[in-house]
Amino acid sequence: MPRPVRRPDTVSSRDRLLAAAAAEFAARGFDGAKVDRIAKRARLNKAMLYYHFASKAALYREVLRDIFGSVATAVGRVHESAAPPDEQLRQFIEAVANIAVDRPHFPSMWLREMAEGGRHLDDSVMVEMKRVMLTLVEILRDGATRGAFRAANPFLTQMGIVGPLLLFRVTAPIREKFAHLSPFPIAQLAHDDVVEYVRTMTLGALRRSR
Amino acid sequence: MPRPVRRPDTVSSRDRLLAAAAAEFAARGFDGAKVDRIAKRARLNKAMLYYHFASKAALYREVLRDIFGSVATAVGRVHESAAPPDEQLRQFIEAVANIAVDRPHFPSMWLREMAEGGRHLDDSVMVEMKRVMLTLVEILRDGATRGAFRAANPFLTQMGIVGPLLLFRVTAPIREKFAHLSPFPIAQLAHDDVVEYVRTMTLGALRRSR
DNA sequence: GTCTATATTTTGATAGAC
DNA sequence: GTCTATCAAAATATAGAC
Repeated sequence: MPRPVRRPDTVSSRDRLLAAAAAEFAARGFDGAKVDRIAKRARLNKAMLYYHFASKAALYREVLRDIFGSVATAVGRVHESAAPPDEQLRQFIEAVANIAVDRPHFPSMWLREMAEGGRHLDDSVMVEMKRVMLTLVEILRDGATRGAFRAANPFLTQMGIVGPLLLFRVTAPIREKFAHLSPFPIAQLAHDDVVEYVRTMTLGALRRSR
Repeated sequence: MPRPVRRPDTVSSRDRLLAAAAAEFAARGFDGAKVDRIAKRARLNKAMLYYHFASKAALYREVLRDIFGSVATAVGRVHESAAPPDEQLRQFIEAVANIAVDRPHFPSMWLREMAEGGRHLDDSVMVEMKRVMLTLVEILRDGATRGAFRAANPFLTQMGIVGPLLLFRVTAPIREKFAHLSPFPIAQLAHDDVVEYVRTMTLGALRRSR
């Protein structure tokens, strides 16, 4: 039973708050985000925010769980296919890259949360992160079993994938600053270039014979 | 003329503030950091902080410039050697990895600053970032000229190197949480493993024949 | 569900003595 | 250079009417 499609101005106030919060938290971080600004972005006021959510922290966790849930679901689908391991790994990388486009607040929020040492990660969010890691663990295990990959630490592989992908999304304004810097010899970067590069790096690092 | 070595309690109050600020900003970010807490960590009070620095923002920029300056100097030394390009790239990666150990607040601050879109990056900090990028640009250019590397976007290469390295340092507490998670099949990660992995990935991605 | 006050706390910054 | 005391401005959260 599909959820009814709504016009933007009929989106529930709760959903508007969630969307506004994601934008604000991504742009400013937890402490930098202000509840007044979130409410304003949602065309509401503080009181409504506290009507729907217990606190700023609770709202933040809700946003995190939502975003990580999407990631977990997207990469989870990859492992359901019967494709060979190296193809599944390609799709895993693409899934992460695509989510970063579909949910533009995800890269910043994830990077910030890492820098915070996971201070706001409660159990419900950890469950989603665990789903992502387990998918990768299984892809790597299948690959190693079938002789396609050498044994590799999944965290290392994960950091090698998400590190560059997230940094790419998030550094756009900084790369702009460089572009304006007198003659700085660096071409533009496109989404596909980055995905291709991460693929090459990751599969290269997992190659058996070297 | 070397700077005299001082006992910890004779370090100037200004230096104590800088050190305390780095720790606080790394742990909490710009907005999460509190000037009272910085002063306390430095065994001083707010008034002294404002005696030495014009504002919280000015102090933050000072810390950033200091840290990025160290990075720029460290990687700059790499390109002064007459080593072949692939060896220089190895050393570039090691230099970044070592700085992340020597200056433990650097990974978190850099990642946060990226997530902020470089909102606090003034010219003096950009100069240091530019020095780092230019070093990499030259190593890659030499490598391409001599036929050791294929042509590559330096930003992409940079993100492929610093992404995993910074994430590794910063995710230690989160990886701990996973370790405690019932039976999660992931071995410990050591500094050298990560450096080795990043080396393999990066050199693999730049290999000419494939 | 939605809003306008308002209470309360925190926090960046300063005055002014020593 | 160092401190205590204090100001003034946010900012989180709530009361209570509609």
